[in-house]
Amino acid sequence: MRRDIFQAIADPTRRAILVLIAAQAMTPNALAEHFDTTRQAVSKHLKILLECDLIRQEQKGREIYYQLEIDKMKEIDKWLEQFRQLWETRFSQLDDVLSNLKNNKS
Amino acid sequence: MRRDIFQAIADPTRRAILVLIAAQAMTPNALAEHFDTTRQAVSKHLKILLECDLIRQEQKGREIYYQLEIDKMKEIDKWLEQFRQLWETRFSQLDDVLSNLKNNKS
DNA sequence: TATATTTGCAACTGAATGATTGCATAAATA
DNA sequence: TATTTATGCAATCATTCAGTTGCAAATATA
Repeated sequence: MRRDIFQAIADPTRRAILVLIAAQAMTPNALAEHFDTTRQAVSKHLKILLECDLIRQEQKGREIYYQLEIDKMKEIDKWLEQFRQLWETRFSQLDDVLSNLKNNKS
Repeated sequence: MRRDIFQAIADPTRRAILVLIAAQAMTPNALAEHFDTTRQAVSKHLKILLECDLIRQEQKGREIYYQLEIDKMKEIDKWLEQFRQLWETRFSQLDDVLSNLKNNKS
């Protein structure tokens, strides 16, 4: 069972979930209302997102709020980094770009 | 048959192919040498990458060189944009970000 | 011209994926 | 306490996916 962030964001419903909870932590039921599938289907998506640490849960009574694990999203950005250099250095500001990358590296 | 960039980069072999040809245009045979699978498997990955415009081909005699379509890679970056705001605005611009996300709900 | 090389396409296979239905558990509420 | 609500887990199913093998077409080379 492959379970990494790239496989996680391959599904459009999971991408939509990430966008929704980026704005506000939500329960599975609340999320399910935004989609045309069953609550269980949404729960399975949440489980996948949990397993690759893209979200975390917080129990509040019998409700469970899911919220974005923003640091994990950065890993996608990190992978894109190598390509971003390609399209940014088209405009002959190579030195500036490189030094920016170095300074923002944390 | 879903065929979008997110599904395309979900496969680790395809991600490796993208990294390889980002450095230099390559033929299917040359690419296959870098992996532990058959040439046909690599060709199928190339076909998928082609279909979502992440790469393009250039015929040279009987050889076909595949190269990165860097503009298409930007679309991933574009999707990340909404989240990048979250991790870049460290100081008290949270309200702006949240309202932006809500308004861009599509 | 005959042969080797490079490639794409088709058929097949086992595994993974997304979704559904049914059920169990725990917490809130009447 | 009895019922409703929120959730997770298991079993099942149809579809998709990644990989393989075999073959055909086109180009290069002997």
